[in-house]
Amino acid sequence: MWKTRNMPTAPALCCSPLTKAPLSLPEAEGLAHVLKAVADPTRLRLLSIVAAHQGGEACVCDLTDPVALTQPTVSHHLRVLVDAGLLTREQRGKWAYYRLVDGALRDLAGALNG
Amino acid sequence: MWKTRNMPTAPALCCSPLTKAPLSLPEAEGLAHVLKAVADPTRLRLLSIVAAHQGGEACVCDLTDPVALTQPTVSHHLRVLVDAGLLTREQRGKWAYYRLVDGALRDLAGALNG
DNA sequence: TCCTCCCATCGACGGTTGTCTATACATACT
DNA sequence: AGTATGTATAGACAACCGTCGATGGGAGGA
Repeated sequence: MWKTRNMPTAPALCCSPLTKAPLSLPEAEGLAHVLKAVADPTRLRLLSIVAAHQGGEACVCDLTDPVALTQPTVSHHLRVLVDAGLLTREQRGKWAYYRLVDGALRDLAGALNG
Repeated sequence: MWKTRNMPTAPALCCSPLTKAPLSLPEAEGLAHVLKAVADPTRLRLLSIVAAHQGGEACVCDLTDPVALTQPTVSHHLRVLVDAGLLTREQRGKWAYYRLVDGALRDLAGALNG
């Protein structure tokens, strides 16, 4: 499971055919929560920048410039992504390094196309 | 704003590795637009209900009861899904039949996990 | 110790969204 | 023509969201 500081609120995401049987309300809410995190242009760009960045990780200072937003705004978006279980945060010295959670995007995609 | 019905505003969705190279702003906006349509519990349930319904299609009157919302609200959500290119709408007599766009969810999933 | 740098949180603001009621439109049936 | 039924649209409202500036807090370096 995920073992970052705060337990991500992301649900299991598993085993939802979506196209085979109607989703229950809790299932739909859980899936929508993760999708909401990704359904924003800035957060999509942050995900791709972090993934493509050297070493597969990036600190906030690496991200503010590419997305042309203020540091608090970037921090806010990163927090949303961490809460959704898509990113992990690791503090090293003064810097906070963000990294893609392995398989998270694959699981999300799998929940969509069944 | 966004165009009228039957003219999906959904972009190509194609060829975005997402994890390999940073997304451009227009790419991210296009993808986010489709994801926003799916990032809602009610719309997720509507998608799954339509897909699982007999014949792969359903009219509005089939949908209001399962999601426990008023008819205008359901109509609104269906319009969002049609605009995103995920559903098609076909009028037959008094009824409007909604159906999943073939491959739309698969393409969306593909845009996520690269 | 003091200062600088990196980052998170707070409070506020305008814009968007999900839902409702009321209404208009269109198609069938009598 | 008139009526009933299935949908879409309009308008309104509360809640949420993305963004900012200001502030606080921790980690290093002089």
